[in-house]
Order: sequence, then C-alpha cells, then structure tokens
Amino acid sequence: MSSPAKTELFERVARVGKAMGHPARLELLDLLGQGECPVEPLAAAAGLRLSTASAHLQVLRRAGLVTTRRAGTSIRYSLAGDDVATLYAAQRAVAAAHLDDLEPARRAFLGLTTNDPQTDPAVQEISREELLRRVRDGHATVLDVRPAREYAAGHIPGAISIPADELADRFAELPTATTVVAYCRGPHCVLSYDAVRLLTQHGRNAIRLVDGMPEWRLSGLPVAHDPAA
Amino acid sequence: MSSPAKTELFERVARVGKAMGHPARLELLDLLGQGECPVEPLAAAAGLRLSTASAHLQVLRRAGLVTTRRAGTSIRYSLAGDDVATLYAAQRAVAAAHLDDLEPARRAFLGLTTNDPQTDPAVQEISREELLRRVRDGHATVLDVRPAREYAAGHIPGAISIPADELADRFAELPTATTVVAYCRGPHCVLSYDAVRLLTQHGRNAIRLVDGMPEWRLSGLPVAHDPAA
DNA sequence: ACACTATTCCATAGAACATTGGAGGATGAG
DNA sequence: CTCATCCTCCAATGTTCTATGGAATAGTGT
Repeated sequence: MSSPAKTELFERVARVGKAMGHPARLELLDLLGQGECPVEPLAAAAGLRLSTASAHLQVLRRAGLVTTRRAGTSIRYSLAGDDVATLYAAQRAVAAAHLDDLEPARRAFLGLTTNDPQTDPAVQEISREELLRRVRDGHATVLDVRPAREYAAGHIPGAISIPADELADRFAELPTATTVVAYCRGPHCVLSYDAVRLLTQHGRNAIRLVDGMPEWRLSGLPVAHDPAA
Repeated sequence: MSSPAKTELFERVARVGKAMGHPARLELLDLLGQGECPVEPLAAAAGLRLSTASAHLQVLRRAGLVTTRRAGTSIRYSLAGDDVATLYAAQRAVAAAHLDDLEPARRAFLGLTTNDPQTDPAVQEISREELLRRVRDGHATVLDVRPAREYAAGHIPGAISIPADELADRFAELPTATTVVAYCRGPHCVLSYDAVRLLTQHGRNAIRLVDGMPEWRLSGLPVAHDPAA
C-alpha cells in the first residue's frame, strides 16, 4: 500500500528531523546561531573531538541546515538561513511545552533554584522591550558575555563585550551607576546566568535579558557587526 | 569539558527531533494533523503493520508530540497541540528550502509534470483568500476529498465530502455551474491532485486549494465540525 | 614548489533503532 | 462470565548511527 514515492518524499523531510535528533548537533546549531564559525572552535565549545564535530557538521550539511564557506585557511560553517534558527526555536518551544523533564534539566544546568525565573533570587530576566526602554532612559548597560568571536559576528548595538571567563578580572569596565543587563547565546546558555550571579555577588545590580542574541535578531531588532574579520 | 547536565538538556530537545526523524512518524503526524484517530486507521493509511504503527506512536508520545485518550474500546491519538503542527510545517518548509532533491520527490509523488504549480496544466492552485472570495461570490464549490473520518473531525465550512476513492461514482453530487475547489490533507497529500485531474478529465472546472486542512486551521480560518462522533 | 594547517575521510567496534509475529491487557458487548 | 476488539508489550533480528584515532586531502602562505 505504501508507495515508494511517498516514503521517499517523507524521507527527505525526515532527514531534517534526524539531523536535529542528536544533542551534539543541536548544540552545534545553537552555537552557529551566533554566527559563522570554523570547525575547531565549534568542537571546543561543544566539548567534541574534532573528527566527531566534523562528522556531525556533515550530517547537518547534508540535511541542508548549515552551509560552508572557505575563508583563508579555515572553513566557516553557518546556518543555512533564518528559517533554520526559527525551526530550532520551534523545536525547543515544543519540547518545553510538552516534555515534563525538560524544565528540571534546564534549571539544573543553568543553576536555577526556583520554578519561576521572575522570582529567582539569583537571576531575574527582562524582556527585549524592557531592555530597549531602560537603555533609552540611561538606566541600563548592556553586557555581552559570549566569547569575543561571537560578539564580533553580531551583537546588540551599544553592548560591551566581556567574555564570561574574563568577567571576574574586568569589573572595572562596567559602570556602577546603571543596572547591568547581561545576555548570551539563548535560553540554553549558561553564560549570562553565571555572569548575573557573579555580578550580584559583588554588589552590582545585574539582570538577564530573556533568551539571547539569535532571538534578538529574529525579533527584527538591530544588530551591530564588528568591522574586524 | 562537556557537562553531563548540558548533554542532558540538549538530549531532551533532541528527543523531539529524533521523533521527527523517521518518514513513518512524519506521515503519522501528517495524518494526525487532520484530527484525532485510533491506531488501526492510522496504520492502514500510512501502510504500516499495526505493531509498527503502535511503536512509532509510542515514540511520538514519549517525545511529547501526541497524546492519547480512551474512547470506548479504541484509543484516539491526537497532536499534543497546534505548536506541533506548526513545528511540522516549519520542518517541511526548511526541507523544501534547503534540500535540492525534495521538490523532485514531491512532484514525482504527486504526479506533477512542470516546476510551477501555477502553470501545471493538470493541477492549478488557489490561495485560501481566493477561495473565500470565490465562495462568497458563488463561483466555487468546495470539495473535501479526504476520508469521511477526517472530514467529520473538521472541515472547511460549506465543503462537500466525497472521499477520493468514491469520487468517480459520485460526480452527480457536484454542481456543474461552479468551479470545484478540492482540498485534502496538505502539501504532501496526493488526494486533491488526483481529484482535480479526475474532474478535469471529465470536463469539469476543477482546481486545488493550496496546502490543506491543517494549514487552513492554523491560518485562523473557521472550521466546521460534524456533530456525529 | 614547499611545507603547513584546518578539515575531512576511513575502518571499526559498540550502541541505538526498526520491524516482525505473537503473547498479554484492558474495555465493552452479549 | 466469556468473547471479541483494539491496542500495547516483548524478544529477536537485521540495520543504521556514533565515536574514535589515525591517515589522507586540499587549499594557503612563504
């Protein structure tokens, strides 16, 4: 009954799902959502061997989710389009809505203690609109705690870049009069949570922007690019 | 470097992708997009053995994509929410946009000959808005060619139900003065293509509605439900 | 042309997945 | 109570996927 042509058609669509069906590949998509990147830094950030990361990237490429471009001696991977970032966000949303054990895992990973991010004593969040309001009124300093490469690939206009692992040594660069609004890669990135906790422990007013850079961009808000390659 | 908590978090999200990474499961999602349904008709429609279909449905259920409800002696499966239908549509869109061999496979399955559905001599399509306009002006008869069960679970208001396999015997029920606009399950369903070709061969004015029932519903347009269970 | 570097390819072993037929469970009908 | 129906669960098989370390490759810069 099942025609081969039908199976073949659904198999094509399934290739996309299959590619998004492995934790390592989802993490690579998460990282690529920040901007194009060579293989080696991707592997390092995801905690993968180089050959493993390369193999996963091939799967993503064959599924049409990422593309490559040669830049000098290295090969830069990037998402094949905004629709891929949107698909990834939709999958996260479905998982969050219908899987009972996702939110506990998320809280465990991010170091959250209470159920509601709005009432967590350690890390509170504001919306993108609220951030824009506070910046306009001069009450907020926007802090990008992602690695320098990702900041360079695109960041919120006016944001200061202090990668999370340098934050403890670079407090001085942050003004004390305003609230610091930290952001990072997105809802599954620990960097801004750690940053807000660190700043708060040192008596600063610090808060987190909901989501991260890809969601900012997908919302149609402006993105600043570093002129440096 | 890769924390177990991080892998665990991404694994949860990957479960959704993995569930959408098999052609049979995508077809089941496609069918469930028409409305809730017991296992046996699903298996029959997808061309699967009962135990195979059941196993796939368990995977979908564990991934949070479908839910079950007991109705007498049978168990009705349905999509866990509109977000699942949206995710499925997004995955189809990404596959269509970035996979070179999807469109050929689609055309082969649906029996299309030219690249552009608007110029295909056999099957032309109109938008949902155009359908509404024509119906309002009395120039169109809407025809639902899906199985009776799916029509009963939700259909375009005013549509006539003639399942595709009965169409050849039931021409008489269709008015001759208006154009027949046939619709079915969606862009990966062959029923309305076959129906339009059949009607056209018999000298009727027939045309296809773009996409199908789930996309109509997700567009926020009204859906009529059969009072019968 | 040379060597260098970033990345892919390869072979393999182990893990996860899909299919199948049949046994087992729950529900409603008689 | 027993039967019939509908579905799930199970165990076994074959298939596909993943990780790994090392070899191979392909552009680049000198």
